[in-house]
Amino acid sequence: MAESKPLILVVEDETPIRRFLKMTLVDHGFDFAEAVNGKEGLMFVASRRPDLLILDLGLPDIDGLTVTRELREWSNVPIIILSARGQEKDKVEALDSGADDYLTKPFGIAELLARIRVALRHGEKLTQGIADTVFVFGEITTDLVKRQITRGGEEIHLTPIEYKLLTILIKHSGKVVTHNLLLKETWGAGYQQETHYLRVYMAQLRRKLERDSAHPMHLITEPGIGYRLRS
Amino acid sequence: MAESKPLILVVEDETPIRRFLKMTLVDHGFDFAEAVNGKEGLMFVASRRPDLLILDLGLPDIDGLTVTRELREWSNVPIIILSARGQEKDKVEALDSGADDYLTKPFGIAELLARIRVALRHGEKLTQGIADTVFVFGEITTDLVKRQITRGGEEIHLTPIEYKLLTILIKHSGKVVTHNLLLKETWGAGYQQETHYLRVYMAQLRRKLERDSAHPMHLITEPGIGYRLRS
DNA sequence: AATCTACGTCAAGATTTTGTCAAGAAAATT
DNA sequence: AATTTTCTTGACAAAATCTTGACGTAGATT
Repeated sequence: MAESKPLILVVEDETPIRRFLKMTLVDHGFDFAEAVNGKEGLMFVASRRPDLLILDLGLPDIDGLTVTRELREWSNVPIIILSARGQEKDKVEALDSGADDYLTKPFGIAELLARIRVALRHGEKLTQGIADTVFVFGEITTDLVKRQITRGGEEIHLTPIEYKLLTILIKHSGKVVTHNLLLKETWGAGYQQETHYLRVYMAQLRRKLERDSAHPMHLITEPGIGYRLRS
Repeated sequence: MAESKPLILVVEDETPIRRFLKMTLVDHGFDFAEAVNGKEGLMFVASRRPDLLILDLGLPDIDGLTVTRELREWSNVPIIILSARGQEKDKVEALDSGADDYLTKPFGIAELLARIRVALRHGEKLTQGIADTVFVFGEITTDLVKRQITRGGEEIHLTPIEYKLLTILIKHSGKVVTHNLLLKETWGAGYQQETHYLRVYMAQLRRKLERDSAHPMHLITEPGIGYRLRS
């Protein structure tokens, strides 16, 4: 990435716009890749790790906002949203979902390019997200893209909160994650005293993931501090 | 910054807008600071290191673009530009000068706040760096990020107080740390006579960390003064 | 040798923190 | 509207940690 041309992935279902973006981007010295729907986009990011994502909000399969949120669970790739809708609440929602910028159609090419440069500037300094979207510990395999957990081939169903907690622990794999952080990330600020929630959910995760939940090998308690994922 | 409120500096010469921003920002849980011209703004950033800069382009002394460029020579504090001019070339120029975002007046409060959150998100991730946090003495390895102690590869479990004491000793590695300081840092003021606590916990640390706890190689007693970590 | 002082050792409660279970409320799905 | 799933909450058990006191040790002082 440092020396070669930055790779930009455009996720856009309308062919004319995609063509136009391709022309413009290639013209200005970027490597171009395209996806016509959300699922394709997610998989592309997982496998090819582009330097920037240009994402249309109105996709045929998954909503652009959902794509953004799912991506943010394991990737820090800069995201610029393109949308026909210019309502303030649309922008706020997109930005709060994890997007880095939001442009309303029609937009100027020069501005788009400038905002791309800004986003790439950020991307350089950012730490990439999780190294691999498939994370393995013990007999457990987690696929962050498919959102699928398996244990010895058997699929394990996790509730949204269980899944969220697990992904946080994976993101900090090996490190101790404080009660505070887990609570804030999962329930939001204002729940930082509810450590009882953590006890209940860690118990459930252990029951689902650990061979012997009374003597966990991976979901480790650090009394007084938090929890830790050991692989 | 991690725990306290983010500090936002507003550089804006028009009093009504400044007042309005102050109200809005304080209302939404930010620390607010202000400067009425570019020179003041630059000096403030240099001395107080705000987490974010909101910068009006039309300043009485230095041009906002110039402020941005000068700032970028020694700081990467996120900058959001506010401007009455919405021409594309103005935006491009500002963004290419080093600004992170550009809003045209009049702007919506909700959008501004959302873009502030984006910028702060970037700022956070920039600083989280590579700090070498592994400290080694003898056969003991301490990783202060993972909060993990190993002895010859074996994981050693420390209780919160044990860990706290050890980190204090590491922070002052080689030097003598007084009873007083250890007690104050660990139990808080008001426990500075309870030196017995230290004896109990230093004994426990030695039992866990030293090869022969009766003849410690690293956790050294300085009679009458305190303790010292020798590596 | 006796005494004193500062520190080390050990272990028994007391206290705090964590784990477990289950029932009812809330939310999502059908 | 009914059903299923998920979340929240409380009571209680279990475990880990902290506090406390009794006693031991070593060296210095008399």
